[in-house]
Order: sequence, then C-alpha cells, then structure tokens
Amino acid sequence: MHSLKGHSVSADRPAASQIVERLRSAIVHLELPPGQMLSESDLAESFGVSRTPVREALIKLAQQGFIEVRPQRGTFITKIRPKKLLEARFIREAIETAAIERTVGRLDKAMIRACEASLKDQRAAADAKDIYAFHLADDAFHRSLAEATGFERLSGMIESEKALMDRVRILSLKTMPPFKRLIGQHKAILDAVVAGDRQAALAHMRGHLRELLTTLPQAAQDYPQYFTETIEPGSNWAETHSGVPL
Amino acid sequence: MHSLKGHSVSADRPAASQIVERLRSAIVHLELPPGQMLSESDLAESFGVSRTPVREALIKLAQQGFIEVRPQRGTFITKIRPKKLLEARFIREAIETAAIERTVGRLDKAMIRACEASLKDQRAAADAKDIYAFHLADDAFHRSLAEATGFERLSGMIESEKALMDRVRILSLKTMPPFKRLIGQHKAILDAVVAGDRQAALAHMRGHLRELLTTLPQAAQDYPQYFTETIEPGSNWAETHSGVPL
DNA sequence: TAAGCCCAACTTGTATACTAGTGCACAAGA
DNA sequence: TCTTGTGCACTAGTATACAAGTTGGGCTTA
Repeated sequence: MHSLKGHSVSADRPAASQIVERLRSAIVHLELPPGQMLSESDLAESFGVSRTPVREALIKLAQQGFIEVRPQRGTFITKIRPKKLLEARFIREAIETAAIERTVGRLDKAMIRACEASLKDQRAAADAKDIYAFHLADDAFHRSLAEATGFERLSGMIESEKALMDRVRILSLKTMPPFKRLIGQHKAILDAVVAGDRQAALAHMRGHLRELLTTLPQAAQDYPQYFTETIEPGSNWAETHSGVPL
Repeated sequence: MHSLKGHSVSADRPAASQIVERLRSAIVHLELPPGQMLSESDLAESFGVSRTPVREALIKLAQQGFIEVRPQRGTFITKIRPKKLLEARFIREAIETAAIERTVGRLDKAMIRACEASLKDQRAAADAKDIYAFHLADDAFHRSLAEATGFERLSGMIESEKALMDRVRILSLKTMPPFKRLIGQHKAILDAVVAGDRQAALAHMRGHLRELLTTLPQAAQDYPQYFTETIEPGSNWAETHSGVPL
C-alpha cells in the first residue's frame, strides 16, 4: 500500500502512541499525500495490530488537524487549506512574539548554547542539502526559544502549529530551498534577543514567520493537487493576513 | 456514583462526542472534583454504552488536558496546576491581544451587536446571581471578539485555553463574584475596540486577563484540595507571570 | 442504448472478551 | 508488632465480532 508497510510496532510501548508518531511523520513529510484515504483495517494490518489502537491514534491525529474522519465514509489525510495555514501562522506570530517579549535580554546561557547548536546543525544540513535534517534543526531552534520562557506547554503548542505548516515548508524546500535566508533570519532573531534589542527581535521574528506568505502561493501553484483552494498570486491576500507592521 | 448517572446518550449522534461534552461540562463546573478517579466501566454503565466510546472520549479529554490517564493505574480528573493556568493565561494574552491588533477600529456591525448582546446577558446573569449563565455570556463575548478576526480556529483555541482556567473562575465566582468589575472590563475593551483606540483596547484586555493572577491564589487558599501546589500570597509570582506592561 | 434498481464490498461505530500490569488487603511468619 | 508474601479485585490496553451506513458497479428492464 505505502511506505508504512511491514514496520510493526514494538511491544514495550503503547501501540497507539507509536502509530501516532509514525503516521504524523509520514503525513508531515508527504509520504502520505494530502487527500489520500486511510483504511483502518489496512493500517492495522500494516502495523501488525488490531483496529483498536489504530482508531485511537486516528482520533488523536484528527484532533490535531492532520486527518479527517467522515463517518461511515472513510478517513482521509487532510488537504492543505491555505486559510487554516494563515491561521496557524497568525497564532504562531502571536505566541512567538509574546515569548520574545518575555525572554528578550534575559536568555540564560544554556538556552543560548542550545540555539547556537541548532544554528550549527542548520548550517550543516544546508551544506548537505538535507531537507529533513534542516527541518529538525529548525524545530529545535524555535523550541529552545519557547522553552526559555519557562512555560512547558508553549513549545508543544508552537510545534503543533508548526506541524500544520510543515507540509508547505517541505514542498518549498523541495523546489528551491532558501536555507541561507532562513538561517540568516534565525541568527538575526537570536542575536537581537541576546543583545536585548526588543524591537529588532520582534521585527526579525515577524519577518521570519511571514516567509509562509510567500512560500504558500508558490507551493499552491506547484502542487495544486495537495491543496483545497487555488491562490491567485495577484491578489492582496498576503497583506490581509500579515498582522501588525514589522 | 455521581451526577452523571442515569443520563443515557441519544442514539442519533456518535456516542463518543456526546460523552466528551457531558464529561467536559461536568469537569469544568466541578461536578467531578479535581483528583477524582474515573472508571471506564462505571462511566460506560452510567451512559448506557460500552467501554469503547467512553475510552475514545477520554482520549480526547486527555489531549485537552482535563484528565490524566495513568496506564494500568487509572484515569483521573486533573488537579488544578497553577503553573499550567499561568501558561494558559499567557497564551490567551498573546492570542487575544493579537486578535485586537487585527480588529481594532474595524469591528463590523454584526460583531458589535453580538458583543453588546453578550454584555446584556452578563448584566442579567449578574442581577440574577447566576454563575452558570454569566459564564456562558463571558464565553460568548470573547468568542465574538475572536471570530471578528475572520479566523475560524481562533475562538476554539481561546475557548480551549479558557476552559483550563474555568474551574478557577467558577471557584472564584462562588466565593465573591466580581460580576460588576468583569462586566466593566468587558465594556471597556469593546468600547476601545469600536472607537479604534488600539492602546486602550490592548491595555484593557491585558488587565482583564490578569484577573486570574489575583483570583488564582485566593482560590488555591480556599480550595487547596483541588490544587497540586500551594501559593504563598507574599511571593512575587504574579509579576513574574504578568507579561508585558499594560 | 440508457436509465434505474439492487446487491455486494467496503467504510466507521459499537459491543464484548481477553491480556497484562498495579495496588491493596490480609494472612503468615519472625 | 512489624515485615513480607500472596492472591484477588481492580485498572488500562488490545483483539475480535458484529451493527449500521455509504458507495459503486453490474444486472435488469424499458
């Protein structure tokens, strides 16, 4: 059926959570294309378990917005809805700028090191043109900044919103990866936060998060089959969703 | 066992989602006290269904942070964790101020009417000293403001964070309901948004959301059995979690 | 040929049975 | 009295069977 076949779950951990991780990863990395139907029975067979843990995993993924269950009809990988992504972007901008407000100028040494380590990983991944590794390092960077607030749920929340945008990110990295620009933005954010320059840190973060506003229409054009809507490049939809000025 | 007994679910809708709603309501309104253990079998019997839909409901509630499943041990109503609530408050402040940034000065007529209708309901509930009605109207007010952004998920997200704080809100309303003050804050927010006074709207919203910083220690003192931690009133924990200045 | 019905093969939703792990009461021994 | 072992009653996790609804294709019929 697909790449999940033959990889049974291990017995030492709840099957459902393992299935969540595997499916989520497969969805985010577009191994399971948007729009594809998932059969609980097939998945159960693939993972070597019964339908029950598969169902429980699907419930969790549905709550996170990755799949859609249509009763008596089928379960489907959600197509990419630009409207939803703009919402996720808006939410991320709200939360991540608030996080910066809270941490600017008082980022402790350990967190600075974590961010710098992530930056190093990003450069290495960019040199190796390893989309997947870059993606992980990018996650780590934003997670470190979020964790610096001392709030535990924050990083998970950002990651959750991030994940909704990840498919577009992957698509955009596939065509013309702007590694250098993204790394530059990350570095600018970190430098400003460390230096305690609130205005600059906020501006860089907002600018960084608005990358999506340019990559989204491009991806929607290149891979229309993954999207629910088409975006006319000429329209001013980007401005109407950008939020406060930089 | 408890107040849920004898209220079977109806057959015309998925049982699991009905159970989610009923349990969530019971938890938020403290009919199911924090810390109490839930038995899947007992719940199944109460609702007149099998364990399966109950389990699926519990999975959803666990993801929302209302219950905690300890494998092979039991399922418990989460106790109130001040740390988590301060996080929810932080997230709400980030999102709801961002929403105001987006809507200030351009709230359309229908939304203004919706907010005013909610304010009227709040006043009526305050006069009747009806905690539950006030609570619903309060939800409606914030939901209307969120929906004015045009983002669909936003109001659900705010409601979800709100729900985490609701138990404390209910507790505080029980002891000495500050209806008047809350209504005044709501009105101030709405007036400023309508008038297009960005700074005032933001300040009023921040002030409003910081109510929790005073109600939380009070509730923790009055009902320590519902909390995981105790809060010493003398400490400066409030300031460290208040965020940006008003 | 074309339209319409009907059945068979799917789907998710629910019920039930079984497995494995936890904790507590209680009895037996030092 | 205190400690320790043991079994029972409970838990959540999983497997399987059945119920109810949707879809699409092939047959019948005009």
